[in-house]
Amino acid sequence: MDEVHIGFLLKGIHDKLRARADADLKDKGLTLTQCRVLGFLETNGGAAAQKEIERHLGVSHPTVRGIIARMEQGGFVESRPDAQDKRGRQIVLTEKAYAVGRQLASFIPENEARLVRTLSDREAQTLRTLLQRVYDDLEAPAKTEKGADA
Amino acid sequence: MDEVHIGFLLKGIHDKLRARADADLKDKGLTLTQCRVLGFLETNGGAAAQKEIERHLGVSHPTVRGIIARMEQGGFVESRPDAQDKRGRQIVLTEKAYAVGRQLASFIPENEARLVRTLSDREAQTLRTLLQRVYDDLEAPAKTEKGADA
DNA sequence: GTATACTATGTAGCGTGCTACGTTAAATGC
DNA sequence: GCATTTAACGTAGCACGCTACATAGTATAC
Repeated sequence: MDEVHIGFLLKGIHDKLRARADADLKDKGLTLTQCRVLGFLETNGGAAAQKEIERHLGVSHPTVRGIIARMEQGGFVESRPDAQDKRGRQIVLTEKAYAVGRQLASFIPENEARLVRTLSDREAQTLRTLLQRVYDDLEAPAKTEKGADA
Repeated sequence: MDEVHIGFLLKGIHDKLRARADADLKDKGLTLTQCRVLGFLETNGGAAAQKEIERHLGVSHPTVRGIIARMEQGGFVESRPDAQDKRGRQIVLTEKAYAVGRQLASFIPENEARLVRTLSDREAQTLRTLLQRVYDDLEAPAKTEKGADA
């Protein structure tokens, strides 16, 4: 009868996914979010401005600030003021982070595969496409239901 | 080229959905999660054990404890020990909660509709079905990739 | 060059998740 | 009946989201 809300499913999946990933990463001293930051920095040449991390994760700057502070405490990154733009702050990977990163290269893909293990390749692709459309719509909050803008 | 991870999309959608809903509910003094609890209690005859709320939300008991404590502070629920089972605690809706509940009856469905507004009915149904399968698989962590159990 | 606006970061305070550990009451074994 | 196990709840402490507000540096207007 009454269908489960998509929003509720989304939340449930995300909660469990994160809890499981965080548990898997615990012995490395990292969390799933921190792992994403580490991966981003690696593909970005080992350093990035705090602002770039903020854009990549799609979260607010105080959230990034907290994540970086904890990663710094864990010895995974160092942060130093940007010489060019004194407002900015460069976040740089440490050697320790590179070492752990090598062990973690397959972690995100494996997690992803495990998430959709009950779906066929075709179904997983469909799911990705539908989610992408929902996401893109949320990203562009300018136009409301009524269509046009000012 | 490289495809966006489903887990990442899920997180992004959930974050934005919650932030938007919480902002919409702010003037009522409620959050999305609290609104879900309110709705659950309404359909449950106005009261439930803390444990039942925990099962409904699919979160840990300390999390429920915090949510109920804040709802109690807001005057939406009262909690009293269960006469039958003295371990238990009954959470009961207040008159204020019923009044707000009447104004909020359409909130969750509207939010749900807004979430999938770019999808056709058929696509939304497909999305729901796929998410449900992923969710159900996560709910049953007994069997690993290798299939059988002991 | 100075006033204004914008941009990047910092801090405070809160809501909602979690695990780990403790307490009390009920159920179960014997 | 009494010991053990299980179940429900409580507290502490942490991670990560957010908004609101503050600060400092850059860019723009004039």
